Amino acid sequence: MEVMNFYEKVYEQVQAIPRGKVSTYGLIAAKISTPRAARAVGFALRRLPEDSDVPWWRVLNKSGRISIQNMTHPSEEQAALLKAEGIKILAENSQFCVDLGVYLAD
DNA sequence: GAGATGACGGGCT
DNA sequence: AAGCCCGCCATCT
Repeated sequence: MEVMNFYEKVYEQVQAIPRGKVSTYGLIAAKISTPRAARAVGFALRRLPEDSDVPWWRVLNKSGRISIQNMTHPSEEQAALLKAEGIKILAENSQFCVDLGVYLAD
């Protein structure tokens, strides 16, 4: 097997999240054998090119909330994308939130 | 090569 | 129990 760099591993795992489900930065990190690299996972996703086919919107933080504060991809956009997949978006004191107990992928 | 950064998370208060 | 603090890791400057 060809050696994959960190970004590639992250992207591969995110691609594996089925439609209508979500995952977390920490879980993605754990799946690529670097359980403490959750922060780096976020960095990798931030560096995603616009035209990428990686479903970045399915990745949330450990609390099921949207961590993004990006200008090009505001949290409203991410919430809309999740909603479009049938995921119920809860409003937790003016913050978008997803019930991980229901939507978290394995 | 050293110091800074960030779409995180766990532990302690 | 909601937040603050600090350690982690790959990258960036």
